[in-house]
Amino acid sequence: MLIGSYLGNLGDKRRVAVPKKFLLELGEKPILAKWYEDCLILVSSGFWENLLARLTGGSKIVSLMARDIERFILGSAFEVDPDGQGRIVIPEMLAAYANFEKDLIFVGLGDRVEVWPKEIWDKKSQELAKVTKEYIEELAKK
Amino acid sequence: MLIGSYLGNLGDKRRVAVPKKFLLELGEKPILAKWYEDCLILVSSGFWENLLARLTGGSKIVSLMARDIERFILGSAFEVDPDGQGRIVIPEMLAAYANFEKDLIFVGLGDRVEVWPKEIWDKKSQELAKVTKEYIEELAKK
DNA sequence: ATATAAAAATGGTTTGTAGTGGTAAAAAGT
DNA sequence: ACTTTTTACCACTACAAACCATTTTTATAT
Repeated sequence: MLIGSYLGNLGDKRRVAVPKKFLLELGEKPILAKWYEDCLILVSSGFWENLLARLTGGSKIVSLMARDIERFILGSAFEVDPDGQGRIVIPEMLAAYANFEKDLIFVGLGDRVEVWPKEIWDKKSQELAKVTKEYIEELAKK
Repeated sequence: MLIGSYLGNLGDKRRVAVPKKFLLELGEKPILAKWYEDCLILVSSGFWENLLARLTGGSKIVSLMARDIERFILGSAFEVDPDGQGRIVIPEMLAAYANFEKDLIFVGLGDRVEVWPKEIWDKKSQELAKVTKEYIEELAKK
């Protein structure tokens, strides 16, 4: 199970070490792709196939929507290949999409790993904490 | 599997290098044709008939629409022949149809490759994130 | 607590190859 | 037959991926 969050930093050549904890579960040829809120996801090839099967399953190419979904998902997906030290190279296109600078964070979410720029993740998790706190306080009143 | 996107640029004689990642899978004599949304499509010769079958959805001669689709796609198909360096020449009619200038992008979509002018693709891919969001979030849950 | 060993992160160098430009030969058209 | 366009081939460049070597951390045992 992919859980926990770990820091990572992008070196000179958009190269970053995948946390060892994740590396094993992601298998030999993980897939790195665009995801929502401008982050990236990193999944095992198995999970990827599964996602694709459902994606292309019933849909035909005849509708614009079906074509656009395939364009978004498949067009942004890259097979990455960790080197001997467990590092991967982030394709330029994806690094630009997700605004990667230097400090990244890998967030395990069960079946997938999200990759965020650290500053953006920090802001987001603060918001999450705040929203969650308010919610709990609401609950406590009752 | 044909995934990811890669840049390419049209040289002096409408000549462009097909990304190496795609070249192998496309085989010896790929087919280049007009496609939806004013882009071009590049597929292996083996997959070509398969593609047409999916397009017309089996109802071949029956509907006017199916016939028109065949006329549009089939009527524009060219067999291209990558040179020793993996470059193909874009026929003038297709280059004009898809508004090719200099910067292109090859988008891998599993079994086929779409070719777009880069500027147009950039605009489109920004829209794609919004349009496909809800749909894919549903898929990801299961 | 300290030392040693093992594992992991980091940095750099080299080699292979993808991409580009150009030239010569062949084909097509005038 | 001559010009023009197309195709095939050759040579160079530059980037990127694989490899190697060093430093830093973690764990274990004395």
